[in-house]
Amino acid sequence: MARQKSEQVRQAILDAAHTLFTEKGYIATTISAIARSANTSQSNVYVYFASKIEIAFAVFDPWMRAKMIELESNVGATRGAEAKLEAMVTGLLNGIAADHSGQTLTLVQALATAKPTDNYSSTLLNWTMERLRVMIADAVPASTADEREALAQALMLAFDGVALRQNLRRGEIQGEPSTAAFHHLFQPMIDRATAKEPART
Amino acid sequence: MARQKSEQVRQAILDAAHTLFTEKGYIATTISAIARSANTSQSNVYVYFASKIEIAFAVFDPWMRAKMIELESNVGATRGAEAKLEAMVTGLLNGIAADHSGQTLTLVQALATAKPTDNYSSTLLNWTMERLRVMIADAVPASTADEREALAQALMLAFDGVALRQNLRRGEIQGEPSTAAFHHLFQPMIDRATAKEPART
DNA sequence: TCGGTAAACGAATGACATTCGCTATTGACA
DNA sequence: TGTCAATAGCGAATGTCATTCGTTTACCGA
Repeated sequence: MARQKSEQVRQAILDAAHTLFTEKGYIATTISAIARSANTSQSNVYVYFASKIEIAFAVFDPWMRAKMIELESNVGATRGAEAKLEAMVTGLLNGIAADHSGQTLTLVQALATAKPTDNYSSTLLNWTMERLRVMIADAVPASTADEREALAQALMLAFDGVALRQNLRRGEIQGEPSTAAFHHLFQPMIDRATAKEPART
Repeated sequence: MARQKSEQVRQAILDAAHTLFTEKGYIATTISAIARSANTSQSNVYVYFASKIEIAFAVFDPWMRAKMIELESNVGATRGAEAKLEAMVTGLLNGIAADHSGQTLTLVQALATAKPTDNYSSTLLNWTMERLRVMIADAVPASTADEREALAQALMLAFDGVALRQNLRRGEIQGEPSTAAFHHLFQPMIDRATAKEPART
């Protein structure tokens, strides 16, 4: 047939983008800089990716999945419903959403600047929500599906909120995100569960 | 001294910006379009505002304050701790954050694209948080200052999260933001309060 | 070895926010 | 009432991007 796309070039572009997004954020990173850092030309980047935003998602997706899997593993290793939930909330909001590597800043900037025509699939969002539901179910098996859904949604909203605030880094106001408040979210569920069957671990 | 800035021109710029931001969002609105719509020149806009983002804040600030004052009045007119809190959460998340006039989209886009050098004062954020604290205190006088602070912070995070999601208008997933979950946040506080003194209104 | 496809590239293009150099107004003061 | 200096207002740059175009190779199957 013809010449084939090189997996190496693709990876070089992703690596360069990852580094630059981390250093300067999505908006301040130029295609030109990505190309230079990946040792290729600006225009060749478009052979591998349709747009700048597509690169952002290609970088963010695996990062986010890895973080979530790590979190799930931590939560799984924690004992006790309350401790599990606390680990989940803290890990999600203080760990992932507020991470200092700049990945969530990239996500927020990409989402905020996305044109309506950039349609990005909600696959990652759905996947993340499912991980949260599973974690909640693991921590409190007695919870209802509705409860898990509502809590997962609330957490995702807070996730986005924390990520957005990252960009203001005004230092003021923002110490740790108020995960404390979110622990209250789970309290009724925990109370109800432990009332039925005493804590086992 | 010299020639003075005209309040009319300033207002014309703000009005034009307000309309255009509402129609197309912050990013898709150009200074050139604002100037044209305000019947002045592109460069003259910079006599009145230092940057595009400054215009965005000048438009958003009064809009947000008006919405919050309206909300506070609604909450004040509601009777009963639980009903007050529900009115507050629903009004804030479903009403203001998810509004269809595009103002919060403007805020999110402006914040996400703000350069670190654009320093925007956190006056509005502080003011909004204070309104929330006051509303919570009004609804549940027995609450502690720490509780009110944590809940206000959680609500502001959710506010930003909802505002950010607006831009994805994927229709899917997002029906109403899951305010239901947030009502749980307040339950322990309400229970504690009503245990001490029976509901009065 | 040959031919065609598509990767790769350098040079446009087209949008923008923001700045520059100049002109025209105007408000305080003589 | 006239003068003049500060500055509103303007049209034309500037500079920075993402994205596209026209060519030129390099590769793969035959």
